[in-house]
Amino acid sequence: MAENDKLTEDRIFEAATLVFEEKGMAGARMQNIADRAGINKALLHYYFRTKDHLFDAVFAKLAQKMFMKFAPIFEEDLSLEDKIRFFFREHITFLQKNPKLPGFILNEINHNPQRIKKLMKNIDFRNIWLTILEHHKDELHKYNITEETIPQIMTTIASLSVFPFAARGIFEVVFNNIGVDFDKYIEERKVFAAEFVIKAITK
Amino acid sequence: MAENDKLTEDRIFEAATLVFEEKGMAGARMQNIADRAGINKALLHYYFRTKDHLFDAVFAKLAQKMFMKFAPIFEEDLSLEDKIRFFFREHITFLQKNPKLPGFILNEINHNPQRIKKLMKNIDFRNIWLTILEHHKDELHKYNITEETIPQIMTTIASLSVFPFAARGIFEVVFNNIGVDFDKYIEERKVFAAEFVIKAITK
DNA sequence: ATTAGGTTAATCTATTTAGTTAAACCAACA
DNA sequence: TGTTGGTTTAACTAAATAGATTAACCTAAT
Repeated sequence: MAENDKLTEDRIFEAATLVFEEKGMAGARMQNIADRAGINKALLHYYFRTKDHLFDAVFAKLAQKMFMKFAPIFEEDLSLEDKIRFFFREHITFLQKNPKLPGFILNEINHNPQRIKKLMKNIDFRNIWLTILEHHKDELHKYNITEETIPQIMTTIASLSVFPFAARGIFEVVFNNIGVDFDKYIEERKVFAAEFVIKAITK
Repeated sequence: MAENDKLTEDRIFEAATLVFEEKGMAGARMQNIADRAGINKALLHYYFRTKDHLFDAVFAKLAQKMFMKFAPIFEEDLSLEDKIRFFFREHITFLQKNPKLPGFILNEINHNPQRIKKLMKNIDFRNIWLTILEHHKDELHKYNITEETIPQIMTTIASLSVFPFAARGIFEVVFNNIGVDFDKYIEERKVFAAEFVIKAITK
């Protein structure tokens, strides 16, 4: 039954996602994944032969999910400022729904750097930001942006969006101490980060 | 021999630091730590009874090392702008010497949140930033800073300094693609991040 | 010279874990 | 009705690993 197949495979996949996100590759247990999927270990290995197979599948999907969220910004037909606003709004909203993604991906990349190299080998980043430059060349003179600062600005934008989720465990301890709610902080960050960046790059 | 003792214990500690930073608690092996320390497993357990003991010791020390680097900024007698410059210069320089620290700490906190809660239970963050506010109250009207935006600004500063190291594995793939050198990028970031933040908070 | 304590070597135990196997079960279906 | 294939059960293997043990070794202090 192809449909039944898909159901079980998906349930395994979802269970594996939860466990891997929570414990990481090294800390995850196949038995734990089987339990969460409501099946037994034998069936788990029937669908995904090895732990590595399963992990690779989960990691590839989640990494794509994460990085694909950076893509739409290159397609939208907006002013540079609105693109920045658009990005923070969309990306942080996405991370609100997938709060464990950043920590998981960073962790696994730090423990196994070539996994990400394989996944990103295809992408031509040089071409991507040449496209952006071209697309916004008319308005660029309005901003404090040079070719040299572009990597700084791009990574700054990524940092502001992703880091609070990766460091959530620390932030929450501090916030708890000074009476700040993490969820509210995140909600406010969508606008704060955008305006912060725009202010910083405006001449 | 108390001195000899210290030597061996330190060698174990350094080896454990390397292995834990690289593999994480779950992925680390006692045999590996013993090998790197140039001793055998028996002696390893002679000094630190269990893996947990050893890990707790290493984690506590590294976490303190990390967070203590945030402290001096509250003591220096500088203008707010110079404090921001001072912080990025000092903190990023520190991370250049300990590049794996952020990834390690974030990873372990995400896998075991209450470890950090125990460690930071003592610190009174509310009092700390009340002190800052008091200390700079005369110049604060020059900036776009309200009580409400302080958490946003503080976490922004932390993000800009720490995230590039936590996400180094990803950054390097992208940089490699567009001909940017990570070390040079980091060196430039000390000044870029400071001026970026100052520009953003200036009215 | 004797002793105490750091150190090694080698072996052993107990546990956890990934992965396998084989027989039986059961629902759909042709 | 009989076959197919997803599924379970339960037992198993093989390897990895944390930790303990014991006897012997070596060196510095008493």
